[in-house]
Amino acid sequence: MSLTISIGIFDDHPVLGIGLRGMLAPYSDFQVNVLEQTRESLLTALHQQPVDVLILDVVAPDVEGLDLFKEIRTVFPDIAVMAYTTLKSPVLIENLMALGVQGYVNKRQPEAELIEAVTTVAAGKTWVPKAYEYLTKRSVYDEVAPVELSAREQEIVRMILDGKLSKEIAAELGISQKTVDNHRSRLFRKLEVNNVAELLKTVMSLGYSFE
Amino acid sequence: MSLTISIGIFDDHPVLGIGLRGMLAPYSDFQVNVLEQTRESLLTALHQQPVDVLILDVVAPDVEGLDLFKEIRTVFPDIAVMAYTTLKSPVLIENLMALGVQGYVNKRQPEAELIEAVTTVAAGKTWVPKAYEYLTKRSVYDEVAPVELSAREQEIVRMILDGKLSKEIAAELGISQKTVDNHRSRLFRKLEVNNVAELLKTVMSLGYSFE
DNA sequence: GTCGCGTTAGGGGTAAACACCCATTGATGC
DNA sequence: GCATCAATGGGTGTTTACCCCTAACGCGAC
Repeated sequence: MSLTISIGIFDDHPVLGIGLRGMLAPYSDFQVNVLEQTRESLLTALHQQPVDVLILDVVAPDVEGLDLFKEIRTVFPDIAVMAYTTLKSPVLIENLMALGVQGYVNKRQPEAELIEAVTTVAAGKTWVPKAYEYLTKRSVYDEVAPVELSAREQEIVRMILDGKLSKEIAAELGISQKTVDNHRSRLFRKLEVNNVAELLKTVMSLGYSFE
Repeated sequence: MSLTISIGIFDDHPVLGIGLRGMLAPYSDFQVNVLEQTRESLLTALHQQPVDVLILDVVAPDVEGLDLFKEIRTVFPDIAVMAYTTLKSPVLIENLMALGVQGYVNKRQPEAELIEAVTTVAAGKTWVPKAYEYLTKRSVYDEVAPVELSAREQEIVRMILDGKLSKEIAAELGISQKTVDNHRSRLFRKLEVNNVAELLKTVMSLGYSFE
């Protein structure tokens, strides 16, 4: 393909956008047309200026989990999306794959890998680091349903990870402590964790951000 | 000062280094001479090529807490160090200040702020965002001793945050579970937290990284 | 309509976390 | 030589987390 490939970049860290543009600049095939830091501005920009490949930081302060990715998948089904994040949990990558992301690159990887990934994705193919390829091989009979959290569950998870006691959460939400405890148990079972520390790791790997 | 200012950059994400260099490039006063991704290579590079200002990501996989910063403070007392991180906890900034960092900038801030900060720090002054200036004002009679964790405590914190039970930690370290429980309690008191979730947030704000 | 599911709430249990007390050893420092 | 402190381990509690079960209600899907 000899046409210029239009690139969009979403990352809440400005320096990342500059770095990415700097990495892509030497390649005349690429043209960075969209570079946004918030969900709102990204969606607006994409409506005005279509792109072929979107490099997306799946974790940002104003985004719940992988919601932004799902939204883009729905609204702009033709954009190839590349997840670009500092996280590297297999569960996250598995979820991204199950949801239909075209590529995954870790921010810690060297420049060359990013270029290779963007090129591959722009050509209509899928790109994952060799180490994670096995995650794409499991299919059909193995059908991993991506884990989804309901609104209430998301709310409670955030409060748990905020260090709040079941008692406090119950008071804040105006429901019984027993209900909170039940949500808690169901969350633990659903996410296959046994304590708050594991919960945090798993939830982060589902694309939620915390500070 | 009309001389060229020599800049060093430490960040475990290559794209960050490129972004930073791109940000600083338009300013002829600055010259990026050192750009490293690991503790070892950074120390080696600094020995060969001195810099005036070091832009330091205080959180990296091969660094425990603020140890790298402390080391540089000791080995290269003349280098002005600017903390550049995605974290923004007051406790972290307080600790950095108490340890003698010259500047703090959050990665989410726009380009202009970084330039201003580097310029200020290079001129021998201290730079903190206005919102955090109050942290530098408290002194003398308020004497905040930076929280330090002993080697054993660091080890146990990591295992707790890894989701391990006291029982498991005891077995792994070959000590009594009671000892682990005591360490645990002392850690909680020392860091003024009440549960694992708060522990994680506080420990991260002390510059420890987790995945 | 009825099926599924999210949300609510209870009973009743065990295991773990967490708090506050104590004492002993060994290394390090003034 | 004495004070300090990290690391060890014990006693003895209370509180919270977490598990498994049942069940009711409302709501949207088919």
